[in-house]
Amino acid sequence: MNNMISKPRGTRDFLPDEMEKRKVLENIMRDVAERYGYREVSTPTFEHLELFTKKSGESILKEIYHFKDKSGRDLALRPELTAAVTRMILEECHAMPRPLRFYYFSNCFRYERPQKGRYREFWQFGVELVGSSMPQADVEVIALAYDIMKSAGVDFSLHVGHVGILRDMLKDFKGETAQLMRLIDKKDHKGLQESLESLNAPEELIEKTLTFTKLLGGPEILDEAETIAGSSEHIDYLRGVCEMLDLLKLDYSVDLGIARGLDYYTGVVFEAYAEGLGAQNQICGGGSYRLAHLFGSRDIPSTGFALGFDRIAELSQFKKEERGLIAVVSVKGYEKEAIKTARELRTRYQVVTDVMGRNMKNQLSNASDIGAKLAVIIGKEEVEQGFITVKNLETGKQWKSSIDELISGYEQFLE
RNA sequence: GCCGGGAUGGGGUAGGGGUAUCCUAAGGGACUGUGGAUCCCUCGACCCGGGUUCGAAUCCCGGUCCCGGCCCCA
Repeated sequence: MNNMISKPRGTRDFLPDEMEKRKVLENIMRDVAERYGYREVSTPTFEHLELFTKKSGESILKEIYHFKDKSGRDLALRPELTAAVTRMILEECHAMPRPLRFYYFSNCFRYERPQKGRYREFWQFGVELVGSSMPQADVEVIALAYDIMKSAGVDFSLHVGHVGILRDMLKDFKGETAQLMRLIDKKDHKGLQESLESLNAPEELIEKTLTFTKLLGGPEILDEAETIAGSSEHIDYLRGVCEMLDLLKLDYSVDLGIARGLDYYTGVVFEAYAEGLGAQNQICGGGSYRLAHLFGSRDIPSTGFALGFDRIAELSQFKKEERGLIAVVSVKGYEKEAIKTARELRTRYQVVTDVMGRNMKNQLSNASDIGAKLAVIIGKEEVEQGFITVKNLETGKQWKSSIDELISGYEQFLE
């Protein structure tokens, strides 16, 4: 056993108990997204490597699973889905009425050091709302993320911000924006200050930037933001978004220090954090972005988010509903009647029969081990007299019955 | 890529240079038409490679994997 091949680093097996829980959660998320009118899409597990390097730069190469196929094409396992969905939309969805409302639930792959809440194969549930640059679009997507996380039974705090305001403040440092945004995203105020100093930023701007990125609270902090950054369409826009979020009674904080590192986020951005996950406490990230130009197309205003499905699954307490398993057990010599009976019962119930050649005693023992509610006993008497014995495995009571009677409902055998 | 802690039957563990412990799960029997209790039996382990040693699960070196953190986080 020692030389057995084990699963690759950072991957996981899911046993039935866990798989059932994940399935319940997955269906809840699908259900909420569909209530908002979103429809599921799926893209290939691997894409041309270029799709991802164009979007995120060559630096992601070290965190991506990439390979050459037999024809020498450079391919990569998808590290996320926004780029792939954007590619799909540009490639296939020209004629569809706008806006597009898509959701996805897919596995993604990143070559990173595994730790709590971080795996090399992980699942993301996400949505993209494509075609609108109205605040209503941001509000819809934020509310959808909120409702999904609520429905999943997770305690989280939602932070909403806007990257446009910061970008305007830092517009004199165009070449360094990405680097500065990264420091802001990390809440590395000291690093940010040093970085700005080394760029010879005016002292006043440094101070403003530091104060601004620390702004966190209710929508009223937008007034403060205006004092610091001056009035702007971005602040007005964010104020409008907040008004609608308040109208929908969402619980959130305005956080002007959200930067989301990447260049393609252009407007409202949001993140959600949960307790109990160690260092990886972010369970949701999203915002509005412009990505199409990277693929040589006219830009389409889009808003989306991705949820860390595995992290939410770890926090979630859901359990699959019991289906009421039935075991058909047989006396030696009556196995054939048992499998026939089982098949008929399967028109309505989840039913198992013995495939181990066990005696009846052990079949019953196994039936209670696997959690069966009822056992159906098939033997000489039953076959000759044309009935079935139904036994309640919790109470031990049993009845003479018929297949039809059992199929009509098993509540009658629950006392 | 970096730092720390780990790895003993399927799961959980004790031991820490010489015989590998216990619990549990699983399979069977006591009981060939009635389960859960009990008793008995069976199955099954020192992560991998090298070194030190008469002898290594134990000590040393290297690796792999796991856990936590750093970096990163599209």
